[in-house]
Amino acid sequence: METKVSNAPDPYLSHWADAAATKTLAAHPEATRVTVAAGITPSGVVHIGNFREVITVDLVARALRDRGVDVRFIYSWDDFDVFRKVPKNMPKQALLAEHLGRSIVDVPDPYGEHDSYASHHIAAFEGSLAPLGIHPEFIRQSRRYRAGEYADGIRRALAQRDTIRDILNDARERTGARSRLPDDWLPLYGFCDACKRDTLEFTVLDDGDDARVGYKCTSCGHAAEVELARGGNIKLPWRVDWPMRWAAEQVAFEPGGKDHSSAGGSYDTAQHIVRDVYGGWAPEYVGYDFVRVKGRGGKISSSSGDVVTVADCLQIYEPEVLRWIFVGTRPNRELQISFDLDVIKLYEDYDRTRRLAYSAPAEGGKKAERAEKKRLAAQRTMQLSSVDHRRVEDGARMPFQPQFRHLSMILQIHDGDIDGALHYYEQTGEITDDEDRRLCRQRARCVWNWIERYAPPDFRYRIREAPITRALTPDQATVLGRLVAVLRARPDIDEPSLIPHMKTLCDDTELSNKDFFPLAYDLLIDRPKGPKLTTLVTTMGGARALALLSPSLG
RNA sequence: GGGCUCGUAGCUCAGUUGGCAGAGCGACGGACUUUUAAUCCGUUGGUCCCAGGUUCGAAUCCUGGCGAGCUCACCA
Repeated sequence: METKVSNAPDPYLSHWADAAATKTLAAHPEATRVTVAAGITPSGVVHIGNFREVITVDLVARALRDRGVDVRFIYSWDDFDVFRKVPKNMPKQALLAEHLGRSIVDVPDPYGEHDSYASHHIAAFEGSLAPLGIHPEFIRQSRRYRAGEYADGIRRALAQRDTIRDILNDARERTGARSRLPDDWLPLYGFCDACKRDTLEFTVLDDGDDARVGYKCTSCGHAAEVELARGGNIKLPWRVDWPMRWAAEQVAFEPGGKDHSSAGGSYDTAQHIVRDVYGGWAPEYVGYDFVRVKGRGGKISSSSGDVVTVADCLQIYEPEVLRWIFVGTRPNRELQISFDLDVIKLYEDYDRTRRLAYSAPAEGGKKAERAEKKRLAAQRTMQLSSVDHRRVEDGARMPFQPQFRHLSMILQIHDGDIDGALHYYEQTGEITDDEDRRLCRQRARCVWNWIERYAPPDFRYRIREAPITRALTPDQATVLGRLVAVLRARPDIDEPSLIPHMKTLCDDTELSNKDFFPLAYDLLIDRPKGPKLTTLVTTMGGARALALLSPSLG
C-alpha cells in the first residue's frame, strides 16, 4: 500500500501553512526534496507588502520541514527587469530619470552605497529578513540570465513561440481583451549592449541547438547577434519567464499577489506554458491579499512616495509580533499594519495568544475538547511566530514579557533609559533570568520607539527637569506637606509601603485624592494626569520627587 | 466583459473534512479606588445577507439573487 499524506493529520498541524504543505505534498508524493519559491522585483524600496510573499513561503517551508521533508527555499530577485518609473521617494531624480528603460541592475545607486540601484534595495531588504529568522537562498536573475543559464529556456520559448502566443491570445480572448499579439510576436525581451536600453527589435536567427538572435536598437542604432548559450542581455518577458523558472527549479509551491491570481492573469497563462512548452507542472499556489498601513500615511506603493519597510515595522514590532501578525492572518485576507494606538491592542492580542499557548491542557467534556483545540492552535501559532521555530512544550514556564502599556509607563519614568526599566522589573522579581531580560529589553526598544515617534501626545510625558512653584491653598499645602514628609523620612520608600500613606493623605481636609493628584502630576510631569502616582514616585525615586514637590511649600 | 474574495454580536473577526453559533474589544452591572483608554469579577448581546435545493441535520455543500471590495484584459 502506498503511504498517503495522512488522512487524519496531527491535530497540532492545523495552521493554514500546514494545509498548504499537505496540498504540496499531495501533488508531489514521490519527491524527496521540495522547492518552494518567492520572487520580487526590487524596482524601488522593498516594502512590507512584498514581505507577505516571503513570510508566506517561509511558513509553508516550516510546515513542510515539520513533516520531515527536505526543503529548498529560493528567493528570486527579479533584478533584470526594466526601470520603468522613478519612485518619488528617491534622491537624485534627474539622474535616475536618465536611466529609464535600462535594467535596474544597470541603474546606479542614487545613494552611492551599492553597485546598482537594484543592489541597494536588495541589500536593505535582505538585511531586515535575518532578524525574523528568514534565511532563503537568494538568486539574482540578472546573473542567471547573463551567464546563459537560461539559454535552453529561451530557446524552447522561441521554438514554440506560436504555442505561447496562442496561450496568451487565448487568455486575452477569454477575458474580453481587445488587443491580440501579432503573428510576428516574439517571447523576447532585452537590453542593448551599447546603450543598455530596452528598445530592441529582435529577429530569430536560429532556434535550434545553436540558438542565436539578432537585434537592432531603435535608440542608438546598435545591432548585434547574440548566442544564447553565451548569455548576455537577453531575457524572457515576465509571463514566459515565470513558468520557465518553475521548470528550471522544479518549484512545488509559490504564492502570488492577487494581481497575478485572476483568470487570464500571469499564473493562469504560466500554468499552460510550463506544461505545453516546458513539460513541467505549476507549483501549488496561494494568492495573497495586500497589506494596508494604518497610522502612517495610507498606501503602499514603491512608485509613489511613502512606503513602509520591514525595517520600519521592526522599530515598533518585535520580530515575533511582526511574524505573528502575518501568521495569524489567512493569506487571502487583507492585513493591516498599524502604527497608531492599535499597536497596543496588537501587542495585547499577541500576549493573550502567548498565555493561551503556555496554559495547562484542558481536560474532560466536550467543551474542554474545544478549548484544547484552541490551545494547540495557539501553540502552533506561537511556534510559527517564533524566530527559531521552537515549539511551546506543555508545562514549560512562560518567559516574562512586560505589558506594552505598563512598560511604556516605566520607560517614560526612566526617561527612556532601558537599563533603568530593566532594573525596575528585576526589583519587582518579574525578570528572573537572561531570557526574561532579553525579551524585556527587546520589547522596551520597540515601546520606546513607538512613544517617541507615533504615540499620541496624550500618551507622552517627561519628568520635569527643573522644579516649578505653584501657589497653594492651605489644604493643598497640608496634603502636599504630608506627602513630602513621608518622602523625607524615607526617600527610598517602596511602593507597597507608600500606598497606605496615600489613603490617609487627605484626612481632615476638604480635599480628596482626586482633587489633589492633578497638583502632584503638574509638579512632577507638567500634566494634569499621569501614571499611578505611587508607581511614579517610587520609580523615579523619593529624592528626585522631593526636589520637584517641595519648592511650592516655600 | 472575465475572474477572485468577502457578507456571522454594536465593532474587528474565529468557526479546517456538515453535528449544541464563539473570541477579543465595546456596552451594561458590580468590586477596587492605587487615575494615561488601570485592574478584577459578572451580565448582555446574533433572521450566520436573501431565496431555493441536497441532507436525519447546513453558518458550512449546490443553484440563483442582493450588497461590498479587489483584480485581469498594458508591463512586470
